[in-house]
Amino acid sequence: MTTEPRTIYLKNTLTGEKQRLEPVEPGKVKMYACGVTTYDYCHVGHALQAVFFDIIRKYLRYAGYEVVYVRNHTDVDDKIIQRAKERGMAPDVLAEEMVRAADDDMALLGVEPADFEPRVSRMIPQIIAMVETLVANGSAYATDDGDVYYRVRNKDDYGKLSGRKIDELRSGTRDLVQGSKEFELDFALWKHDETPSASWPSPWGVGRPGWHIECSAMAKEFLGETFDIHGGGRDLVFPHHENEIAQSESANGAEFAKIWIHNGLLTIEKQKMSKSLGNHLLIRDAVKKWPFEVLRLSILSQHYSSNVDFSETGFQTFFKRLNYYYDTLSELDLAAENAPASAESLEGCDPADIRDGFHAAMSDDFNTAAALAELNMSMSKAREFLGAKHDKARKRFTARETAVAFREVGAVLGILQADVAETLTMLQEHLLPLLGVTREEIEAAIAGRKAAREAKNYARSDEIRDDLVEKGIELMDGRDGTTWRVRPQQSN
RNA sequence: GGCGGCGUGGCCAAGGGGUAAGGCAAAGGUUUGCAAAACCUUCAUCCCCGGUUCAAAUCCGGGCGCCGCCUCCA
Repeated sequence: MTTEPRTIYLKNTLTGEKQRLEPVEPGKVKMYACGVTTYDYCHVGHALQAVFFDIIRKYLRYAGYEVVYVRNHTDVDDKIIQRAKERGMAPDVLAEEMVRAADDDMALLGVEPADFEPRVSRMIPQIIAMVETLVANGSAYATDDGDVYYRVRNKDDYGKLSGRKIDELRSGTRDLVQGSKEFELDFALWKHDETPSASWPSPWGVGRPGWHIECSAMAKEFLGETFDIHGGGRDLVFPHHENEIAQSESANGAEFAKIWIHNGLLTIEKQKMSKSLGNHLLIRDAVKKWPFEVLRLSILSQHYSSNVDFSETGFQTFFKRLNYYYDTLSELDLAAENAPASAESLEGCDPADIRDGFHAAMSDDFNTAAALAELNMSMSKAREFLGAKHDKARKRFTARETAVAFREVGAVLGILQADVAETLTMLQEHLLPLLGVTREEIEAAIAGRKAAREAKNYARSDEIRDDLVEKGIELMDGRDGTTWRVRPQQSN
């Protein structure tokens, strides 16, 4: 049984317009996203980009497409060589360490590995072949220094992605060192360099690839000359993506990526993240403080094309939301116990609405913010359903189907997949160390309060509760005793 | 200087010609020893000024403010 993939619209940086996704090969989407340069641990900005493309890939699959996703590791680069020198190690050793760290960090965020994760160091023959093609057809030239440059002026539509013109680029730039280049804007395809473990023999002597050529070679290797979607951070539009297009199209004589998508950048408390501001946040540090699903929700809460802001109040909000989501799942699971394998009919709540709302939002340029709004409304309806009276068997069946739909949609967003009870406990305890309170202390206080309540000494029991609230712990008296949780909102 | 984006309730954030999704906070209610949680209810005319239109937050022009890129960057 094959069903038609869902129609998807997305905004193309190349044209500035929203257009329908029509894969070169019907039903199969080939996409490429620029990965990280492995000279240091990944920061949350990398997380934003990785999570976003992870979701696109998962959504495309959910929408019925076969997806081939390539995400590279740039493991040969100036910065790697520089950093390795500082640390007194070989570049390839540093790169290897950081590639692994990057994989670990992405896994912490629930980012699934791409189908192909090529590295520059393992693509040298393909890169050299592409540079040779460019030299042979006059799109590039070698210099006496052993460098090879791309001839920007030979491409009439150079600048089409970023909306720039060669003349404007010239006048707008200062201190352009021409060196042995024919023209100041020509960029390097191959650089003469003899650093051990970061250089290779080539027709132009020993050296290494320039910055942009790797992606062109990798895309061609795994996706072909023309493919469907290419993306990355907005900051890569120029010069990186612009140059990729130029060199690929010159080498292949074919259109490169059909649709370009770019995510906004990440700010922290509305400030650009930078080491000098001291707000540089690594993924591995971020997940210590906030569960990865909170991080994902923060990213999802804004449309990908906007800049995403990470803020303490934002995290608190999503922390609370996450608790609400899992709490709802917990209630649904409880209501679904002993559900019949199949039921005559649903009642009070239709899981199809959850999927429909989700698709409506996501198929329109991956509008995760709208998808989250749909999820919120669906959750709200589910809770209403749980509180209402229904035929028992049908209610159990409906609860189960509803939970299935939530988990299904959550899987696409990379949330709501964990064990419910464990997650609820984890959320409770996650912030404890920051509050300086232990579980034992809380439980002891609850026991003391219980005794006071039984003695109807409410003044004392309230005092105990207020004391805990002061520390950031909320108590909830339920039918089966008192439970507690960390109060997400610290102030206001 | 060039190119691009943005300005929506106290805060965050969708929408983008037909009369404002969602979340946080807040207020009232149900519940509770009192609370909390949950549930119900309430809460905006979209930076300013012009214009186009039967109709504009949405289109056009002009302001003001913010941001990104043009140099390594996800």
